[in-house]
Amino acid sequence: MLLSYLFIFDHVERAALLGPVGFVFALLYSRLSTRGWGLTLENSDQVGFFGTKPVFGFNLSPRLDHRSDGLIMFPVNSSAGEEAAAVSSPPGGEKRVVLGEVDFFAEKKKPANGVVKKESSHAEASTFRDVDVINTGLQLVTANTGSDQSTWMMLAQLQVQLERMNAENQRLRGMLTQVSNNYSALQMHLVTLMQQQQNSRTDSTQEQEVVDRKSEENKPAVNGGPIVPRQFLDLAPAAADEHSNSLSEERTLSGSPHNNNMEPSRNKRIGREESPESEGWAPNKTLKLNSTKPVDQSAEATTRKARVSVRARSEAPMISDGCQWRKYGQKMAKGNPCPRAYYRCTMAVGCPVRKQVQRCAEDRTILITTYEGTHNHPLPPAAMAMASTTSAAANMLLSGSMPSADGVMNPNFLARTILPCSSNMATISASAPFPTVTLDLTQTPNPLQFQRPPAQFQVPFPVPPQNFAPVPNASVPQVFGQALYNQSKFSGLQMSQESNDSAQLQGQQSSQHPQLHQPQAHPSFSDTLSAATAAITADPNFTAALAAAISSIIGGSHPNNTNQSTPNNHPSVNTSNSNKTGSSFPGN
DNA sequence: CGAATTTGACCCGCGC
DNA sequence: GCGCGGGTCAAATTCG
Repeated sequence: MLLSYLFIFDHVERAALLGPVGFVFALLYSRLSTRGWGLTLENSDQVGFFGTKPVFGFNLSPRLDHRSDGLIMFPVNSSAGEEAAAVSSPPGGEKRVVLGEVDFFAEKKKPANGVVKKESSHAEASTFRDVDVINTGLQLVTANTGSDQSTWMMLAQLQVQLERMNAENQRLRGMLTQVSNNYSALQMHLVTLMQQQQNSRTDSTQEQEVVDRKSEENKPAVNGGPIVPRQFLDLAPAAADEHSNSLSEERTLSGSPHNNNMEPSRNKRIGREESPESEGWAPNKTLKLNSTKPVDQSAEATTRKARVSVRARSEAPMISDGCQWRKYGQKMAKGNPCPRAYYRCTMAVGCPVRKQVQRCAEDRTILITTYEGTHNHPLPPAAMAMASTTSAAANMLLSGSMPSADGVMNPNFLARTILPCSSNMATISASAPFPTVTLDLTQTPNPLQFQRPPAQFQVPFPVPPQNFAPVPNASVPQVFGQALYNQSKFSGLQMSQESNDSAQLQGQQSSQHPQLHQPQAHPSFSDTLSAATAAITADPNFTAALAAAISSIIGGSHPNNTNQSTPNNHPSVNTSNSNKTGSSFPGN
């Protein structure tokens, strides 16, 4: 018991040095103090770091603190946020969590430096608590050395909590290990691909000006594409699918004279003249049509035509992923009353990337977006995350199939790689015409998985945006790994990088989530965070909340980012799809 | 008026 | 060979 106390006290003392976890401990004391040391079961759950709610705050980001004693210090803050909010705002409001999270780190770290400063109107109470936290902890050690029965009960409960925390720490450590392993695997894979690319470059440098299509097809499918476009693919260097998938397409992009090489395939389209658009990419059939090559190669080309499908709940006609798309077709797919819309990336002439958008027949709130190809142009930060994620997913699908003798990769491996903590959210469709990775944002993750997405929203907070953005100085592996890790990171990226649009964002958020509107010290992040976190806390189905957050963030911060085909870029919480997309909107 | 969308036609692969 | 379904094209239409 005494050891436990010392342990706790140690944490309280180290709170200032060890960061959020320490503050959580301190907060535990704060709660104990304010509630007269009575610990009910409910309180325990709230105080506990890893209950269903508090785990929102847990962060698996690189901000993990590795302690010398082996414990992993997660920057937990949600319970703390709850606590802080409970103090400063009336109970029952959903916003309490949001503000709590915001204010907690902003304020709790200050006492760590010995300075307690408050800037809000309700600062006084919180300030008092900040001080009280420490004092309470001190009193705990000194005043409870007696044999008071209630104290012993409390001690027992505390110990139970500590044990629970330890167990959770172990679990989280395991998760971290898994993430690290996945990251290492990805890094190795990236290195391998880069080496292959380099080799192919050296092989084909001489011939790059004149691309012989046949020789191209005879090369391994992972051979390198044009160098220049590849440079723009920074986040998708390992997108092996595009090496094969849009190989010819990319090559045409690097030089129009190459177009002739793929025309034979197009010539099969009798009576069709080459359109300007066709310069950028050839139909899917191109690879198959040139199948004078051996069967195995043809099969390989087909096999390598990976797609990444993203399922997300959204009432918006199309998920805003930061790219510009032009609709070029719409078809009624069999078995689905909702039409399937075909889009082509228009951010650069000849970008081979296409996507299909279709509503799920079973659940029309689910929007299925299938991506194919790799962008051959620089991507805005908003598009970077999604592009990298899909590319990485496709790459993992393809690379995962490579070492396998039977050509069948382990779905679990992929799932765990893409979503290290949620193996049930990434699936592979083996029956599809093309290998397809499905990133399912519609499934309700298990309680543990609940931890991650909100952590995404917290990431940008304590970290200056310029540091958070993975672009500037981040190495490719880092970005790559992070893209995989952050399956839905685009929302977080948005928050960190689109702060310039905070005003507009704030307006939108407040109008969409009026209940969230509170005075905040950090409008841009806070609003975004508020919307996201409140959505999460308000909606038991996290994925719906995630979709709302994504729509809110991306759509709101990209007024000019047009998915012109879908003018309704409003957040998904906006239930009005009454614009003209009603007729074209897949599913309407 | 230019750009984006719509929509019917066309092409292709595949199964029967 | 024929029909079906998926995918794409491009003229017509709509929109800003």
